[in-house]
Amino acid sequence: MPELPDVEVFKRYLQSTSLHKDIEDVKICTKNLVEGLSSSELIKTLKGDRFESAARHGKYLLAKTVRGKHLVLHFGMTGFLKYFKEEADQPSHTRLLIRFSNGYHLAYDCQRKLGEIGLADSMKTLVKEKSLGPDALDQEFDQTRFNKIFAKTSAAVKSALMNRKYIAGIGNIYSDEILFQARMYPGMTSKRLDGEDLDGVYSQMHQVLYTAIEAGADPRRFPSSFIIPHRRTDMICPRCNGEIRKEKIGGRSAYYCPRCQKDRSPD
DNA sequence: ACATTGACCTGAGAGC
DNA sequence: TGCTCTCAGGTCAATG
Repeated sequence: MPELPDVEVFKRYLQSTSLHKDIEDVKICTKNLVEGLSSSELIKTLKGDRFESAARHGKYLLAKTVRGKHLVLHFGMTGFLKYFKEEADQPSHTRLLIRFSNGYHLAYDCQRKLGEIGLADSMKTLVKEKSLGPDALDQEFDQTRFNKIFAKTSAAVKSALMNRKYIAGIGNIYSDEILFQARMYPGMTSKRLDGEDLDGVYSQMHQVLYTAIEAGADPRRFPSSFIIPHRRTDMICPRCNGEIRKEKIGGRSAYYCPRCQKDRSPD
């Protein structure tokens, strides 16, 4: 689930539900997801404070408190947030539970425990500490900077898009969608792409991510031109009706249309 | 130095 | 039904 569009949706969710409320209690249900400090330190830090704003970089979500601390949340492969009142509505793999003074709770659920909970001094610190590249939708991440990344790596274009040291926020699903929309074979060697190729991938990166955010990162609301909903269903290309192919590229399953996304690599 | 692989977790779904 | 196997939208340490 959680790639850039999903985390952006979580951020907005947190902003609309959990800001400016006293944090009465904090429970860490799974200790080994907490990184860089002890559970008790984290609890002590948050208790009695309140969130005043939220920010995102790549797949990381930060919630800033009035006292100037930043709760860091990473969602791994299965994480999500839920704001609720009744006990019965608590999600089944809650790893962190925050109770507010209005009686409502914010749960961080992460079934597969591949997520992370922590604290940071600022977004800048976090980005440095995790060696993250620019957020895919950062205004200052322009075409020139984008092109430089691809010019100097011999990795497949899909792997380069997904490498968080190069660009933060793009994972397996959205890299496939971006390359489908750009009509580019995911296994193309990055440094072999010409200017026109890179223009296409760069603009589709924005197009796809913004479109997904607008749809609430819910594949059921994606435009019919998107390939994502087809990978789990009919495996039919929404553009040419040809068959979608699945192939391991850079260790991950890539779904693409061999007719619309031709491999131009020399064999 | 850089790219690729395996390991980390847990659960759903396929195949027998 | 129940077992085993494979795979999943992420990341990092180990490996070549």
